[in-house]
Amino acid sequence: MNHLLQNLHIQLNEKIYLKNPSSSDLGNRIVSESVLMIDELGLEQFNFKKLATRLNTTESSIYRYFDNKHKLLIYHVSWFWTWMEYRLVFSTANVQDPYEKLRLALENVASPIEGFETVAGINMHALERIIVNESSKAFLTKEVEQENKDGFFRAYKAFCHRIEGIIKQIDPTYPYANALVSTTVDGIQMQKFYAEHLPALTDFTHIEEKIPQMFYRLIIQSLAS
Amino acid sequence: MNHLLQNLHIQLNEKIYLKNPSSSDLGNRIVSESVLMIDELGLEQFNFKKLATRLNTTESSIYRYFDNKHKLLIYHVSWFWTWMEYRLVFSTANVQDPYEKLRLALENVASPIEGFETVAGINMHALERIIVNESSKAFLTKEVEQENKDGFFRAYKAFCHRIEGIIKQIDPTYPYANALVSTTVDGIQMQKFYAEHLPALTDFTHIEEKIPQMFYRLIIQSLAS
DNA sequence: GTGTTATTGATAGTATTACTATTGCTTTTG
DNA sequence: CAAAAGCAATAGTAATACTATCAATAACAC
Repeated sequence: MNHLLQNLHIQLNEKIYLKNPSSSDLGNRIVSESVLMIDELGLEQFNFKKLATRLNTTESSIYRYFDNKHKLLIYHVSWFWTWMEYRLVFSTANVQDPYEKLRLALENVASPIEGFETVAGINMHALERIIVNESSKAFLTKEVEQENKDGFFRAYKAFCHRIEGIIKQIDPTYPYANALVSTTVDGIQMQKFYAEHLPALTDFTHIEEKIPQMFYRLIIQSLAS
Repeated sequence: MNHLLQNLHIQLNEKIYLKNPSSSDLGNRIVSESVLMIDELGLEQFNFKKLATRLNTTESSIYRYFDNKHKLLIYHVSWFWTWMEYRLVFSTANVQDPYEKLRLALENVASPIEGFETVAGINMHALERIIVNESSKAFLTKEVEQENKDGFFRAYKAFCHRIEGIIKQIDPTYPYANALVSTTVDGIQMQKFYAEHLPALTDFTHIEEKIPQMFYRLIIQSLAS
């Protein structure tokens, strides 16, 4: 099954890029190398000039693929959640019990890499850190509503919608399923960040299995059992 | 009591600024006007040149108070949570029941303005939106650990610590009190953002009273009652 | 094997941003 | 009245975030 997912080709909303990066060698290198650089430098210090130098190409060549680094971030975030949705669907396909499905889903959110170090040339550890550290900057902007209309956040919403489906299986009457899911998925990322950098705001010391456990209990105790 | 809080002078960590903005007229105008401008333009489009123009002053005059706009954001965020902590302490001072304390605390987080349109010249509605839209950018940086050592996030941690105290009153054995509090406080902000801009990720349509209710139930159902 | 197209490289240039430095005027304070 | 603090004015730099044009090459079609 790992093998199946490894070869999966992820197709994203075409408005995110100017030219599909998966259509050429340089495009693929832009995507995989920028993941490493954004992880290393942080989004603020990362720019297309530095990326061009590292790829032995020019700024203008990169601008042919992406309008700016914000769009490139949207690309990475969308790619990640699309991938996570595939992974979730595969790993829960044969699971009937919705409680077990939920448990698996939260484990996937907390530890998205397990068994997939690199996928399509992308370093998944670096990408995971980008999701934790940078992904909220993708939508915390003044352009969020226009970009939402353009479908830039479809992947994340689709992923959350899957988990909402599981929750509805457990308790179809719970009135705040969407809010509960987004709080949980965002919250797990945040706890990972705090565990690493601001320990006073969490009780976890590593990205350990206890994070999804805490959220699992939080959820099922809120649902009618 | 409102009157008391209105005249409160909030003293922040001195490392945040180069020169205390509350010590001069220009300093106060920098703080109050930048709240409006960051709210209007968003942090990305905001800069010291635009602020200088609006204040009929020069960029260099503003640079005497703050190193850069990131520090100014940290100032606003710290000021906000310091203010929120005072407000919390005052509004729960005479409340004995920890459940009622928690309920009040979450209401304050969800609706921080109620009765305080402007405090010390600051438009609290604009500042609240800054907290929702921009505050996570204050710590999602590569410098987070150094800035944490410098005490830049003390105000937020102190606020969370107060709520943690309430939770410990209700259930001293709950092992994830810190994580539960940060998840809740962050989560309430996020639900406000989603309600406004990404409705698919929430169930709330306005910043209504149901947001703190949802989190209140989430918490008490997780604690041993 | 010639013509066409896609892809990239090379070069150059602009507007804006994020600062820093210095000087001198004005207001406050001791 | 002198000293200090506060602010304005001016000038400048390095980096950023792009845009435009044209040449070179490789791939592919006929």
